[in-house]
Amino acid sequence: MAGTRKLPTRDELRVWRDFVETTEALRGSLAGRLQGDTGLSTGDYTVLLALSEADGGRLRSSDLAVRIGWERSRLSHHLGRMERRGLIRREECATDSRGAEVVLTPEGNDAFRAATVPHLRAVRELFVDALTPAQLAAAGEIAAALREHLGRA
Amino acid sequence: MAGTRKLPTRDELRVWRDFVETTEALRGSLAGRLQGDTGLSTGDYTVLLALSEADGGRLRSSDLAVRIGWERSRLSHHLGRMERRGLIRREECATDSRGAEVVLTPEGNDAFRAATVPHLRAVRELFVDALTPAQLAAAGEIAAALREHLGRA
DNA sequence: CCTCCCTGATTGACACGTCAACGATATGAC
DNA sequence: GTCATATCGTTGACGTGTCAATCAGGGAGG
Repeated sequence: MAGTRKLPTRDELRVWRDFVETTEALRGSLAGRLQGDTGLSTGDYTVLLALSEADGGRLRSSDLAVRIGWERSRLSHHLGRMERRGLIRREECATDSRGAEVVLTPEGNDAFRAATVPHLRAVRELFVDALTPAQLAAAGEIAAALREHLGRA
Repeated sequence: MAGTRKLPTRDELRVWRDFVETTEALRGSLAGRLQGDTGLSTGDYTVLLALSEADGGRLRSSDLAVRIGWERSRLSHHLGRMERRGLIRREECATDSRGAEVVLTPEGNDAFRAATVPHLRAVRELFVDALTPAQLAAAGEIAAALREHLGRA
């Protein structure tokens, strides 16, 4: 074998392309539904979900970034857009003057609560209902395997 | 049952989140490698691949858009960026004065040829090698099921 | 106290994607 | 030939994501 790392076969490549294109289309479809039903982007939803689960609907910006797995600059940009729309507010942090606290506004809370059922329904319709129970389980295992492999690289 | 469309269970939702987050991370990882190894984005690669497979390395803009499944405006913006970098050229179309032909430049061809092996290797390492043969097959079936379901909705 | 360094968060520049509007040309009905 | 309509491609506005730079405030060691 002379130490070669082989390239993917034609079939493997086809699976890869199908997989990527389909997951992208799925994500787009979900995002479009969420946007259409509720006026929120998936990013908005992610942020609002984390805030609504937090004590007092408020979190340190950094903690929020960790919880949702975003880079800080991404979060900062996104919070700027959400603040302009009144979904969240930023306050100074009492215990660390560098810090900022992100606070869920009543409007943000309303928007989130109005969005959750339609969003979950869409997840069911577009993802869960598309797969057999065995396929759903396999999807979970595939995700785990990919993630574990990614973690090593 | 009273006609209710149930929401996803906790387990189904967990699979969904794992699946989305992992595929997103995978896509990001691949894109980062391609960018680092070759200076191309995945969009660049897609366009260059289609052009390099076309007769004479040239395609009508609309045909190119259809082949790679992009909206025309997306393609137009992307071609503008690629043209600035000398990867492609736009020429007027002889048979239809509205049209434009996209032409692969020598630089674009070189960039693509230099990119293909590293990119395929990355696909193998990050995707194919992460999965057992059974999981790979399941991934293909899952993609097919999702796509077919999406097509109906 | 005063460096030096680390961390929290923001900013600016830029790539990328979508949507809606637009200008120009083709095309078919008449 | 003329006009309505459809198609081709571009553009502008804006949301989104990454990277590198920046600024301000902690905190440990002298």
